[in-house]
Amino acid sequence: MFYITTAIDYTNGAPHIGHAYEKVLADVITRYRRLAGDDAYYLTGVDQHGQKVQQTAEKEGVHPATFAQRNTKKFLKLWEKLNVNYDGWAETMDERHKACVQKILQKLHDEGLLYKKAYKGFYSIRQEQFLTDKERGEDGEFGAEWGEVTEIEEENWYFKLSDQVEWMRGFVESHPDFVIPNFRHGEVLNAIERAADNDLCISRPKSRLRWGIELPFDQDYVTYVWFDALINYISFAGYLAEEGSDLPEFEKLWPADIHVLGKDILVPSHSIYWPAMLHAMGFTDDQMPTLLVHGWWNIRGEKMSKSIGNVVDPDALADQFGAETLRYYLVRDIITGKDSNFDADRLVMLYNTELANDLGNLCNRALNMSKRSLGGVMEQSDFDDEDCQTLRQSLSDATATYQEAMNRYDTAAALQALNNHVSFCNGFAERNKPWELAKDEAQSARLSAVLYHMVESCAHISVLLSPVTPEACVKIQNQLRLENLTEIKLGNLSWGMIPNGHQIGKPKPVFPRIQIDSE
RNA sequence: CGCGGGGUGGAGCAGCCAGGUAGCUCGUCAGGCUCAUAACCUGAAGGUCGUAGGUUCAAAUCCUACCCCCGUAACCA
Repeated sequence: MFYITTAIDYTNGAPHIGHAYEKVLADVITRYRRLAGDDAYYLTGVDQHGQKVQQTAEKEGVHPATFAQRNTKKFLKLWEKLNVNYDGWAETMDERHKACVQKILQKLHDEGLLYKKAYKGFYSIRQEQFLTDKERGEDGEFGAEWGEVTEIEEENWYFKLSDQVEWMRGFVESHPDFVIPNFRHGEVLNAIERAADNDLCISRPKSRLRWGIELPFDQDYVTYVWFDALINYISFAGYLAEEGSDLPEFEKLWPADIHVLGKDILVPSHSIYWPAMLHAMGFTDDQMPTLLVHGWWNIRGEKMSKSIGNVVDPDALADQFGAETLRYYLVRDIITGKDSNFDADRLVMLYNTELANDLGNLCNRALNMSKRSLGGVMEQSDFDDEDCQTLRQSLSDATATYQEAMNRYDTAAALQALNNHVSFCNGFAERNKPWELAKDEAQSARLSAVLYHMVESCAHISVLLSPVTPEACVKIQNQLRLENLTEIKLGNLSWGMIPNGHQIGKPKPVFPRIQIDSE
């Protein structure tokens, strides 16, 4: 079973384009794995606890649960709109999750891996954290970004992270594929050294934070983010689940084939704390997940942020250009792992050229000519020549490149490979001029072959592209009257999907051009 | 400061890990075609691959130094 998760989104606001990217990327990967013949399970969800949710809820005069649920709905609505097809939905308020977290905490406590300690220091209320001298500015004072800073002393619970450091170092050094892409690897190794000194504070006193999961062995505290949010990856996979819960069977899912997450939460949380937690719980090296770390969508070279006011709303974009246009753009115009600039003009450009002009037009012209000159009856004619052979080679090359790229999550390269073949087909049409062949009775065998090659290519592309634009691909398959392609696996995709004598349907543009208003 | 990412024809990017004639998309210019969504095809112009050294028969790619841009406080993938 291919088990894939995303980071869970914090329910303190509305989703933005980065949230959408991560979920669409994971959705595309999931659909691809199924196409490749794997069973797949896709878990995503929301992180609902914590100080910010509590504060904002108080400000609005509602219960934190009410507030969190309200924002949760925004995410749910967006995933539905974008056709993000998850199998499991993780909400940290869920009682099953709470029970799992508490069992884990109790177990670690019983084994002596947690301890309580008093700490005196300067605390930033806004940041929910104690500050060290590193946070002091050049003048020795804490900057305005920390808000109100007060010196307090309080007791908290700690996880013996330092016990795990040696194992961590060995694990990461011996597992270069733990983090994808590999250029992040050194960053993780550095971070381990930096993390070596301090244990991990995992609690907050209820006097400061009530909105969380209570420590089972100390009712005065709730657990803080790490032992709550991160655990969703296993709690919702059925780890330590009660009899009769409708969660999956943990043994079938774990370890996660990939956790999809943004570069900002790689260190320390996902690459240090999470494996350390798992190892402390008794998970072995073989039971560690792999991290797929994606980059950010910037806006004109600047980081997207609410204060600059350049936040891109995926909901509005989907309404304006269509959900599948947005899906295509999000996995096409960024190299998985790197940053990219979000640009609505490029979104329109890529859609218009690659989907409308190239693929859409290819389908349309191929079907139209077949309808017009062959009555829509596709024949596997005896005619063959070098150009036809080259087309078949082009398709098989494109398919191989596509698979190789998708297997390493490089969606941009995979889509480029498909587009290469589409361009080849358009050139093939220009060279063979089926519209002229149709005028000459003596060329009928060649005409059938030329059109068959073009239409068969459309059929293959409709399968290969389906993880990205599933609905449009079904439309193509419907026009081809090849509804069985919807269920096909990659292993069964071979030349000749169109049976001899097959009657195709009526062509209709699947990717209508987006008209840009000239200003 | 430290840490991380990046500097490749007008724009946006790939190539760098495993050195061997500089590649893709858009844009521009010139042709062609008319089956098709004013779509398609062909050709051309345009780059000292941030700078300076080094290693090598050979460097965008490896090494060293330096310059520049972005992130590294909040919202936040």
